[in-house]
Amino acid sequence: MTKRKIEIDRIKNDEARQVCFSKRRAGAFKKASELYALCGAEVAMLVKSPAGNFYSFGAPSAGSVLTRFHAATTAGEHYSTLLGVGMHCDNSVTIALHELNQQHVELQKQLQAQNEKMKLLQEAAKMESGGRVMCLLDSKVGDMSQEDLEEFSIVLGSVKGMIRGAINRLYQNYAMLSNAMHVQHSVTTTPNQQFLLSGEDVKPMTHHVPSSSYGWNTMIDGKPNSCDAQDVGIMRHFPK
Amino acid sequence: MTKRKIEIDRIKNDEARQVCFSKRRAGAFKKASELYALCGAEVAMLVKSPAGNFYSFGAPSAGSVLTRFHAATTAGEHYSTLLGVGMHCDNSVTIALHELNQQHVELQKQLQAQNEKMKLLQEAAKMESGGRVMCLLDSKVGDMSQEDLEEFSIVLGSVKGMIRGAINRLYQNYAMLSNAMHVQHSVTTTPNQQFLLSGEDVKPMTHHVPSSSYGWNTMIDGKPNSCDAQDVGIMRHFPK
DNA sequence: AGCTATTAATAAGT
DNA sequence: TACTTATTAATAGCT
Repeated sequence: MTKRKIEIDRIKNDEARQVCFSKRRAGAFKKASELYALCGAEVAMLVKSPAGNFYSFGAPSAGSVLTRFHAATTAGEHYSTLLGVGMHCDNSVTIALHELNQQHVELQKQLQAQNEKMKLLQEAAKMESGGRVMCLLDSKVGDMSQEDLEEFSIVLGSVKGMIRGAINRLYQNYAMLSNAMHVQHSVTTTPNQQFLLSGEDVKPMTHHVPSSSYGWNTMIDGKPNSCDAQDVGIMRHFPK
Repeated sequence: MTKRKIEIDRIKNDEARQVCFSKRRAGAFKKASELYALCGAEVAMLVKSPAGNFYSFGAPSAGSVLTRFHAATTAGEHYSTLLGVGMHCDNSVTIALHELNQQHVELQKQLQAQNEKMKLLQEAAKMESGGRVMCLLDSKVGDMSQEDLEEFSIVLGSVKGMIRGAINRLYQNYAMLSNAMHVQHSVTTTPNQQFLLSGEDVKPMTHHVPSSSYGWNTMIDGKPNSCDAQDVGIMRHFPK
């Protein structure tokens, strides 16, 4: 549709196809967002790239909550999540369900495992003077602001800073989730792999998301590229 | 986008908005189909009109997607009963969603439980840091699972690494639970009726859009009605 | 990632 | 709801 008219048929050149995909995915999501903005229609769109990556757009969606949640999920250097909007079902949705389902099964397994580890950690933290314990920290975690914690952990680069910041952030995000639970609806599905952090770092969960024109947030290669005060939709990417 | 430039903002006039919706829905579906045709991306798009009607588009056709879905869902015992229906996608997906929902309800409960534990952990951390130190665990080897033992053995001698691992797992847990929660919520917020469409209630879209010109398939009474060689997509309308 | 020459989408009008 | 047309919007091919 441009410098030359093209046939709507599979683009054979790999690179060209990838480029086209990126452009058109953005265009399609924009169209979807406009459908919502102009007509008030709820829209959910799921796209799985030829490479296997998952993208989605949804409107309306959990604006502020998702923005925060978005920040949280990107902490693992990957973005996740998917659209809002009441879902209905058609064959096409099975694409999404397929992904959802796979994760779900996996989630259950991991949840169980996590429960055990969580318990371990909890107990360990409590019995501070146990056996070969390690003691760190000497100030009050509770009195520090989020910013302070982050800066502190960065500057210190020590275990104690890291632990302090990480725990605090975890706690804060759990708190946010609690709030979120009572408000917004959105579907999220994430390949488990993306949460498998390197093991080296606990990354900060705060990210600010700028705004501008369409009313959705987008993630492009890890960078938030978001829009509009209406904070209406979400566009996401699910890397493998 | 045309005779006059328009602001992307809600169209106030009811009739104009409806007209716009019809045109743009068709346009958006076409974009979606092209994304599939050109790039081979799988696409699912759901639209709920301001009037409450449901429309959907999906590519590739139900067959292949359903097949994959079936394979995936029947893998786990939880889903063994999901797609017994086979042919009837809507039903299958309905059932699947119901299952997913049930499980996510459960996951949500567990998330809350985890949240409580998290708070405990946080409290413990606060108290200790306030007192002087925050102490972290060390291994009560006897109490550890095989998995933990293996991991701990790797980082043996590096308490720092061990803690990082623990915190990372906490984070992972948080992220996964977050996702689980969101999935659950979205599914729950969908009115049941929307899923419970019988085959006869499903009207083909052929009257509205000449699928042959776009290369998608329409579904008529559950059967694919392919309009071109590509066997590309499905576009549907779900009247109230 | 940007930049145009073109084609495609579509707001109004009928 | 359908067709026409004047414009704007999207984007294919290049860099």
